[in-house]
Amino acid sequence: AVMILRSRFLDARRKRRNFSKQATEVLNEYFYSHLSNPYPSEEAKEELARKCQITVSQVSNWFGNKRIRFKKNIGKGQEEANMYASKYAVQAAS
Amino acid sequence: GGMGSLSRFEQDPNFYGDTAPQSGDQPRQRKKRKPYTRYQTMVLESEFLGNSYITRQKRWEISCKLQLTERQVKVWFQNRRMKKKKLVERSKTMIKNDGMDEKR
DNA sequence: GTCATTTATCATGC
DNA sequence: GCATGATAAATGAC
Repeated sequence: AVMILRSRFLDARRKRRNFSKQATEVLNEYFYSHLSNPYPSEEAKEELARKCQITVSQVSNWFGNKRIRFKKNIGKGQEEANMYASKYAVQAAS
Repeated sequence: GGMGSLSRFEQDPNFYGDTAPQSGDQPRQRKKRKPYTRYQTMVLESEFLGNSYITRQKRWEISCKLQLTERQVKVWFQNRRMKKKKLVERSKTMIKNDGMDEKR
């Protein structure tokens, strides 16, 4: 019983709030401009966290969710990709 | 960067799942994640309370009692230690910021 | 062993 | 009613 109560307090799912519009914009900008390798380094995560006013863990969560949910959508309503792709040049050099 | 190979991200989305009705093989690899029951979690948490690291002996006992593999029990303790570390860091931040997380 | 991650699931926002 | 953020199992790099 105590265990359950404690976990209720420590479970951040119960007080989650959506990120600000501009924070999401910053994260999407990074994601789609690094679409070939959307794995920000620890330093990059820290900078993103600072820009978005969120924690590094939240940045990691966002990219984890974004990667898996982007893959699941390939071919569907992922025009978002094209939108950002045209907006932010990809650095695909080879 | 000279990455010749694709990153994990660009691999095929189909690893498992619905099985091609292929005759024969094979490495039906990976997964799938299934949440543990409250009883299983309770027993594991109880053991973790006493010791964050489990011995081979107790690992065998618990895996039998809970119908889990020893590997699952081992991984559970690994993940639980990571969770504990995260909670500690969260507590530090909350103290530093004087608990400013309640929404009003 | 730690630890970043993938995946499914949970709990909430709207 | 799904979108979204966080957590719970499971894997793999090191």
